[in-house]
Amino acid sequence: MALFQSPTGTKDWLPPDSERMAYLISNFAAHVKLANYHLVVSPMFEDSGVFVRGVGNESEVVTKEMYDFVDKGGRNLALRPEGTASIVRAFLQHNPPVPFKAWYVGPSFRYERPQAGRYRQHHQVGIEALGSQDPYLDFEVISLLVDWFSSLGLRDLVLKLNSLGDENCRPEYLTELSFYLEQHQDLLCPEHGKRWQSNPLRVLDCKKEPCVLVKQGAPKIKNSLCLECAAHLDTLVACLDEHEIDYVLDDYLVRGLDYYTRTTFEVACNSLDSSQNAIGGGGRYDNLARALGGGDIPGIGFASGLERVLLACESQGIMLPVSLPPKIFLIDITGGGVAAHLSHTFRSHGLACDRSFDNKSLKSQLRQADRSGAILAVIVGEKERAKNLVQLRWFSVDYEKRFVQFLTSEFSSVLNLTAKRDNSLDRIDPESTKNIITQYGLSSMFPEYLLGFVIKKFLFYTT
RNA sequence: GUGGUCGUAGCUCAGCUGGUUAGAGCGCUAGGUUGUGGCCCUAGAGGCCGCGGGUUCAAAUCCCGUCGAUCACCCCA
Repeated sequence: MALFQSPTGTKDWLPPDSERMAYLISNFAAHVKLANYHLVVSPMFEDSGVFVRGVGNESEVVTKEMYDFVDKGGRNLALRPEGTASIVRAFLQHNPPVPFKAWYVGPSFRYERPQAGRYRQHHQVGIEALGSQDPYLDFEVISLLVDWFSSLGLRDLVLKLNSLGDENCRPEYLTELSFYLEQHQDLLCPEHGKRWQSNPLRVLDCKKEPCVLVKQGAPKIKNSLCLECAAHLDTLVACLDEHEIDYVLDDYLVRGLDYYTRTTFEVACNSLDSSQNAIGGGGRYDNLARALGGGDIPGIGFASGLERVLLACESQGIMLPVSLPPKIFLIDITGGGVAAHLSHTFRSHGLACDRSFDNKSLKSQLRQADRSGAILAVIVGEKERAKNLVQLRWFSVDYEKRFVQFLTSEFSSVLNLTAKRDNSLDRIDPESTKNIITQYGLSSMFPEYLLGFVIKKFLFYTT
């Protein structure tokens, strides 16, 4: 047992999982770039006020889950519990032209008990679009999320959609809801029986039997929406219909961040058995900028938890690509200097290769080469070094055959190209090189100065 | 913050109701005639049995605490 281990709720990402995560990130970046979103990197900690005023001092995320601390200068800071508030803070600080379309990736921190798909440090990708109230922007954001998931191959997803209204209609609804809850407070679950007043909407999110029964008769927000909010939702829904993006209208989709107005949405993955099956979620936050001291800057965005997306892919047998090992492994039994030289040269030509260290035995190095997944070992011993040759050893008969075929059929064109492209190789004349290769056997001994070029060309042809 | 389950080698796990120097498979390292991988054979390294306390002649084993993991609640990605 190591003296130290990663703190509760955090984990180390090692290959191959780390590579799957890297793949998800670059895949996501390419995806949102199609819609002209650009990367914003904001600090992982902010003035606590950014979250208290932004996310909401009533929300659980702020009241009991925030990693806050006082720094050496007496500042009240907090590790970011989510990404949106930071992006809006950055927007207000720099005042870029609108619409401002940003994507981000990075860790978020919440002090809570870890379980399947929930960590104290987790990683999100997300986008935020600021400066427009257009419902077609809602469509763009939601479709980007849904389409990204389907492009990964995920199935069994449910898009839940709701509108929470705005400052015109929500207060009325809340009054109505509170009135209803007050009448039924004795029937609520023990927790909400006393706490429903602080945030009546939260009761709608409760999954306990008593609350579920009560909320069935509760007034629904969709019946209270003002004309503008109703029209906004109608346009969005019609656009989703038109593009055959399936959704479920969910009157109880409230979400725990206080800044949401109008559109809220969430994508749940049914193949995840755990109760943490939301792999992405977001909504519109037309009042957030004002809460952070800015003007009336509307916005909408989503975040998606990478750990959960990876779990979802795993549960559906989706194999995300990991980077392959180099195809070439250098074996040097003269001490290691030749491998240093050859690997340096190979890499300068863009050829990936690996080698062993510590002057291991030939057998040991070959074993390492084979296990590494390489298809070719380039071997140099004293005999080879004396003649400036290397020995090629293919790990499969198939590759060896193809290489011989390649040399015989492509031989003259390879050498012509060599002479044109690289002046340092102009001493190669086709006839004498052919003699050398014939002399040593096509696929075993090989002149060192031809190696990089020919191998590169061969690998290009075979892949 | 509340509750259930579980902590033995890098990994997956044996170790019965307490009883000698704690085991297996996989992985790792090195050998199997002087320079050739994969299969096979041999050997080796690697464990304060999570940590601390208690019961006992004796604890990996029983009891308590603690830390960690895991699952659920709450909430969220």
